[in-house]
Amino acid sequence: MEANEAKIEESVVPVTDTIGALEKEIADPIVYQLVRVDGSGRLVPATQDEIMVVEDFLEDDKCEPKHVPDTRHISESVKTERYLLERNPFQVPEGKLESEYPEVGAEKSNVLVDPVPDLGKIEAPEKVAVHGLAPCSEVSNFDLSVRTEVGSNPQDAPNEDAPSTSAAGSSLKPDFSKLEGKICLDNLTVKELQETFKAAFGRETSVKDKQWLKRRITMGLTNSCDFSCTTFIIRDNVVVRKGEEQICHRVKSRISADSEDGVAKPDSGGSVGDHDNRINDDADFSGADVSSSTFESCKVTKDLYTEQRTAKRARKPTKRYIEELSEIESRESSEKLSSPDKTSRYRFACPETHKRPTKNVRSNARPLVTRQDSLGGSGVQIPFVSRIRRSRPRENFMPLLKLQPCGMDMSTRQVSSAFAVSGRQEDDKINNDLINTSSSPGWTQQPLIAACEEDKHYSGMKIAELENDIELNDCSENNSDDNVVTVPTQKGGMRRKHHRPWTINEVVKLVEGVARYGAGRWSEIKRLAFASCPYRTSVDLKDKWRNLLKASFVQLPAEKGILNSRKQASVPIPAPILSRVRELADMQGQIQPILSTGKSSGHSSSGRSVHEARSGFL
DNA sequence: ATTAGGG
DNA sequence: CCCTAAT
Repeated sequence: MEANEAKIEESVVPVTDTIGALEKEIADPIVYQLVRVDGSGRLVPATQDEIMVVEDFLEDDKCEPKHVPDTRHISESVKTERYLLERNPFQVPEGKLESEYPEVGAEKSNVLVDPVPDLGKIEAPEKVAVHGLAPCSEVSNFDLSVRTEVGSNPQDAPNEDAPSTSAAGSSLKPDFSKLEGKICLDNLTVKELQETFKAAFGRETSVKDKQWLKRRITMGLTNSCDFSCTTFIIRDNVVVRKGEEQICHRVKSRISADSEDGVAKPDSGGSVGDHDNRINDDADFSGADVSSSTFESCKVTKDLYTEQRTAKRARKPTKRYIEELSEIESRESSEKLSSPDKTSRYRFACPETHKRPTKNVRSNARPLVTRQDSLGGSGVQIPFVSRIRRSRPRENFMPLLKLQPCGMDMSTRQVSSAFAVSGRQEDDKINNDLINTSSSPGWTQQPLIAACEEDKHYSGMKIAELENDIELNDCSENNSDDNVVTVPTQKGGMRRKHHRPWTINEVVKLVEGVARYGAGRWSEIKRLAFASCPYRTSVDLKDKWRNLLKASFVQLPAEKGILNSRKQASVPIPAPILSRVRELADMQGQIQPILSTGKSSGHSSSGRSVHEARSGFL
């Protein structure tokens, strides 16, 4: 990969024949060097993130590092540029070129000097384009300047490797002394790769994935100025001395040259000097002869490209994969290296998540602790990543427990326990409200009422204020980890990452909302009662209501046998609530629109009447 | 944009 | 929950 190394050297050393250089470029393995051009035209090493982006972008265009035509891309704003290039191989280049180069003082832009290692894929045209864009001589020239800049720039270091961020500064210093002689990454065992990794990055890694390691190493070294200072370069996944590399190049050049039948080098003989000049002239970006050489280059590339294609392409690990591994890695290293604080923190975090299984189990049978194994494939557990966080334990749990002792039936008990886990005061308010209102109609909730009686005052006062501010209530769930819940979907809008179990609290709010605004006014309810719950769309409310309704009708009959509810495997919605739901269902059809009618219509009205009335209303 | 309903 | 059709 490290074609660049060779390049640098070249600049110092006599670059004897330009053609050779040119060839070399074509034959060289490719290396990504992502840099950004700042306002003053200076080249700033790209951040790991930027690199990632690019990688991602190029992901599909990669093939094996080996046998990759040494093309060097200089493109800015890779995404668009590249796209353009693919579309318009022969045009985009020139125009863009000028405006983009630093000297021109282009605005901040990303420049990708990129002899791509695993590029050379199906996009032959692209390469072609690239060549057109930057005539080899110029390219290499540019490349050199970049190199130099970067190399001397201290900022280059950080750019080296992302996961290393957490590594202790001390051990960060790479130790290339361990990279003696030539190393073929392909032949190394995982362990050896890890060693190499350590040597290269100065930190340990536990990653077992060869691909990843190799990639990381090559990538890292490529971008490492430390390494740049060594006499090694990376080529085809093999770390070799620069000298050897040169030889390689020469050979390859020759070969390719021959195979090209001279087509590859238009100016082969005469323009040698020309090339040299250009190489030494940073400012020479005139697209003058670009076009001419472009075509030839293209041909070469194309052919080479075709050859390479035969090799099977290795799938690059996805960005996410890398990130995750990195994450794990950094955690590991931080655990080792960092102060005990962190460790202890984790220790606390863990138990906490387990402490509240109740909450998770409640309404939906679904365990929802899933986060724990979100790393899935890798088989690694990431229990304490921020994502898991849940609402804090309820402080006022005791007062609620008071309900338990009062000979409640199971259903009631569930209600209270549900309260307990729902966490937060408003829950109480709401729940109590529910209980009161629902009990008032005089349904089958005697036990509950009784149980709550002594608590009435406690809840009662709140009810008053609550009556008017259902909408003001926050969902107890609307805590921070909600952010993570919604995830962008490639094909469509946002998708919820995990099911968000409805808390009784929410259910209550929904029920109350329906009671107030009527079933069907989902957007209203959403706006007023669930304003604080960004998740829970009106559709969600609707769906939930649908479910509740269904559940209520199913469960109500069974409600006689209170113990029944207990038998339910997932006993989500407390019977009282369901009662209320059904009650509302009835009301929806009749009294809901106009309160006055309330009295006449008994709860006797059956589902059918409900539907009728409802349809009439809606 | 909101709703209703099916998947 | 997601998606779609109908309003």
